[in-house]
Amino acid sequence: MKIGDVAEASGLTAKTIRYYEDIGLIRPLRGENGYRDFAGADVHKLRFLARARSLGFSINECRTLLSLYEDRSRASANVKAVAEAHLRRIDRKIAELEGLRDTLGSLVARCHGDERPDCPILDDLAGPSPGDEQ
Amino acid sequence: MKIGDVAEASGLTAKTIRYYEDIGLIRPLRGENGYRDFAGADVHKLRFLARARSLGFSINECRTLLSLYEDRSRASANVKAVAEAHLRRIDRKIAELEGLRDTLGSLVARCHGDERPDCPILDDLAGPSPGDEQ
DNA sequence: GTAGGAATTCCAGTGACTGGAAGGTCAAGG
DNA sequence: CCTTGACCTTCCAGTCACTGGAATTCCTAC
Repeated sequence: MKIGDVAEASGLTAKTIRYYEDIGLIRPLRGENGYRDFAGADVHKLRFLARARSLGFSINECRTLLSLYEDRSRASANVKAVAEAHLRRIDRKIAELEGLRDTLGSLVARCHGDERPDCPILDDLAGPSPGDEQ
Repeated sequence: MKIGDVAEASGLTAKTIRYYEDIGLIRPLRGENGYRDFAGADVHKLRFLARARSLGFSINECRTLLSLYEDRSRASANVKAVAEAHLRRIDRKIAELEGLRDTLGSLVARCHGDERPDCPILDDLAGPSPGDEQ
């Protein structure tokens, strides 16, 4: 199977697949002509990677997950630990973004948004006015 | 004022401040010895930038916001438009992360996480089993 | 033989810094 | 006067996960 077909089958681009080979996530064979020749297992791995990436796992986490996947005797606890760490990261990121949304939302709400220069958003960014005490 | 003091005063690192000069966000003067010599206005700008960055605005948005801030006759509508675009981006990102959290959360919940190899998380990543129809 | 499409490699760029090396400047202490 | 140490300078490389593009080769069809 050539890289174009594999791209089609996995939902990744040919560029990305070459990159994954570069960093050692896959090791496709090579044909006489130098073209990569992907086996079914390679395609399966790439689909695995595509799914894991779409869930937000980093490349290194993907590497770990792949090796756990290929270790028939792994403990599910190891997998769960990776997923839970990622889940906590997602939760922290959501909390952070919600904080930003609240702050920014209230500034936007207070900005009349017309042709006048007066603007609470810029006032906030600029910090306390030079004349303000404390 | 030297870069170390400005770093202290703005909450940015010296590295970051040099970088901001590199990309043209600030233009501090130079002393005889080649050291940067920051004026009060530079410090004010850097605090503005630190605040805007902490609200998640990109460097380019910060550039726009700074120029609006320095344009005494700007319309607040322009500022509001930048902030609203950012707010929408934050909302989209939150929605995306919530989707990930839901998917990943349910996988984690279904994984018993013990010493056995059976794992719904890896099963999901691996996609439909080869034997499954449809 | 020629056109095209698809494959190959390699280099550079993205965003916003961060780390580190190699060297210059300055104030205090011996 | 010399050293020490803290601070400053520049420049280059690395981060993460690709993405774009150039130059070249390969295969297939007409």
